[in-house]
Amino acid sequence: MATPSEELAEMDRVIHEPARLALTTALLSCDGADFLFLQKLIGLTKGNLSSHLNKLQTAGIVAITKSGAGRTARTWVALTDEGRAATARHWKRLDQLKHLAENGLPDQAPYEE
Amino acid sequence: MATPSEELAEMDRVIHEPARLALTTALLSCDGADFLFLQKLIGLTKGNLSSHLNKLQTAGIVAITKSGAGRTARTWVALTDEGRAATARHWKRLDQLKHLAENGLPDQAPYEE
DNA sequence: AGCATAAGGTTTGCACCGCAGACTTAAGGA
DNA sequence: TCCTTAAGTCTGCGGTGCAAACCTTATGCT
Repeated sequence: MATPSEELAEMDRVIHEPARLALTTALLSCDGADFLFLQKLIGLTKGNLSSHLNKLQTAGIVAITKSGAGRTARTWVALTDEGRAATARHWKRLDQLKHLAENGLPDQAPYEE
Repeated sequence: MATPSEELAEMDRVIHEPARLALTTALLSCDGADFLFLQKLIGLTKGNLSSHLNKLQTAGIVAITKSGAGRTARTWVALTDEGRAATARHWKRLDQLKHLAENGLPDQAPYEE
């Protein structure tokens, strides 16, 4: 049985951060989304969203495609295959952690050597 | 239907942080636990655990009881009623967010005014 | 008794992070 | 041409997590 510490060690903080968890989770249900769509959906400022997307892109979780420029610019965001897998994995870990609580700990407190 | 942004706004970051999520979730399944027990369980340094517990205590999520001193010191940690409720609430929000992805978004990308 | 040792926690210092808001770029209308 | 406005990017700052140094006090040893 995995201990919480093992779950923790494997927890992807890039994905776990609330805004990014919402982003990746939202993208899980579609092929991709527009910058503005995501902004309205998640409720972030443009600056914030941009920085979160950069972080996700750097981590290889999303792919970003730009078209147009100036007033016609459009930024399209989609999960990479890796990102889709990582997001699913993250939810799986969260579920496992939750089940630990539901099913009780293997060796209850207080701690004995 | 709640949008991800509403879920986000309500997401308790004190609880969401991985180490503290593991702590509160572990405590959910028992009446309380020993400092050392939690340390081994979650795999944190003493300093870190102490600081996380302080944050949780300040937020009214856990109650901390100390007995002994020096070498015989023991620190007992338990969720407060509020903390138990808050942790349960947090898991509920995470579930709601996850279901958004499973069931698809209400208005899929791209965004139109 | 006196001193060394070690267990149990706390505090500190630092590097990183998320956020809001200022700034930049460039298309289109008058 | 000049002004407006959409679409992103960049910057500064307050807050956060982490490891490691530090403090406090019981117990073992002589």
